[in-house]
Amino acid sequence: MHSFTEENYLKAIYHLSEGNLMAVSTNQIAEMTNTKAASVTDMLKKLSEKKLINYIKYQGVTLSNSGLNAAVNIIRKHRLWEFFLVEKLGFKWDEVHDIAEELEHINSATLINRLDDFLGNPAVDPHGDPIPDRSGLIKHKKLVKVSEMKAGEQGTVSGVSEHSSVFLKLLEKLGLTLGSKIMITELIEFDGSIILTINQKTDRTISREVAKNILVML
Amino acid sequence: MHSFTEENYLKAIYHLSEGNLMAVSTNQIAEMTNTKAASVTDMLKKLSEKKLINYIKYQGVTLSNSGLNAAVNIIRKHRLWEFFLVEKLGFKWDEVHDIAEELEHINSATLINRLDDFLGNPAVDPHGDPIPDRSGLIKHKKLVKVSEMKAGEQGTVSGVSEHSSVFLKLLEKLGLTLGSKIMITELIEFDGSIILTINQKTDRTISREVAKNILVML
DNA sequence: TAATAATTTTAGATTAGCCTAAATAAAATA
DNA sequence: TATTTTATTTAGGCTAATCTAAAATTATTA
Repeated sequence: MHSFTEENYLKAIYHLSEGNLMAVSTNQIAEMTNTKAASVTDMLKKLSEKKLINYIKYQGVTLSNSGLNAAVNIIRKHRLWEFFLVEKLGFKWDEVHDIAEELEHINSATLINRLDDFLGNPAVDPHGDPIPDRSGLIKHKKLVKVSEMKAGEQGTVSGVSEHSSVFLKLLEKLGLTLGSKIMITELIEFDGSIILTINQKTDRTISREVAKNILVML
Repeated sequence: MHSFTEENYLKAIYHLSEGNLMAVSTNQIAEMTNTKAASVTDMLKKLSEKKLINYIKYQGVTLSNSGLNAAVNIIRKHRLWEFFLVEKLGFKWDEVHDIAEELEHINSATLINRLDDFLGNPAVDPHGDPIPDRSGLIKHKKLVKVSEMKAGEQGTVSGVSEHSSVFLKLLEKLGLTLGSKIMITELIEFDGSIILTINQKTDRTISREVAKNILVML
């Protein structure tokens, strides 16, 4: 198997290339893994030799098939553990990330598949992110940023693109959790902030910055 | 916190000194941790500097208070995870050791205390070993080896002192699991093997070697 | 108790993952 | 396009945990 550290690099590359599909740069990886560019170069050489990535000097990096496979598997584990922590152990959605970051490296296919069954094969984790199934398949839902919605539009909060505790706690305070039905009441031209109605009851104003990180199913 | 490796050394010292209360030797630790004596010496110096052990060159080693504390905590985690794997995920008692060996190093007091509550604060793990409570207290039951019982004596199988999969699978096959009521039917003088009656139904013969590793509550 | 055997420690190397500083390549801009 | 800036890589080192081989200590036994 791959080392703890190798797994973290693969995960970082996966997250950075999601959406873009572009090659990921050394500096991006360094930032995400809290290391220096020189250390990243070292590791890229190693991952490249193991055929987990496609790496050309100075040209950035993409995951190979086996690298992608490994990355998705780690993400599957991370999200299943997060689900477990919230649903079974009563953690809040802003408390689980760091613990799942450790649990995701536990190495046993049997364990994770049994956990999956025990949890009822959930489709999404507590932040609305899809959980890859045991074959590595991810069911991406088409989600829209609140910041891209028009006045009058409605939708259901189904995900977030920022996972920090500060942000999640804010949403909690605003009453914006997964499943909340929202309607765009007004778009403030001045600073791009948005007034929305939650569950046809409460009115709240959120900044454009916050709106960008809330994902909605229309 | 302590490194993964430091934790494994502390655990090894704990297990080796349990019962004996004697100082543990470098070679014993090397054997238990699958390393060489020279590596152990290096680590003992390190643990000693951290005041986790009492170490005098050539004289063996004992755990200090803080070392004992750390060791018991790891054992608490190991046993709670084993309980989880068997009771919630349907693993068999001979399958859980290696996975728990990884899970025991996950670092979160909140996690382990919530897991404890989720599991109903179990007193013993799937092998009958006592689970330390959150303050580190261990309720040792007075258990007797089957090899020390006399003909006619009865008891309940309550633990094992050998945790290998081979051994546990054998017990399974013999119908000797935790909670089985046994009675010593006959002691065979020739080789020390023992004939016993399980749950007042089945008669089985076990070798002295097996009998030594089954623990019974009288 | 002196010699031998066994155990433990020291000395010196190795590997993974990280670092800083310097060199090189690519991108941006004048 | 030449120059400057930025990004990336190389070179050389560091630390934790391991190893082998040799030296030192303790234990055993003749």
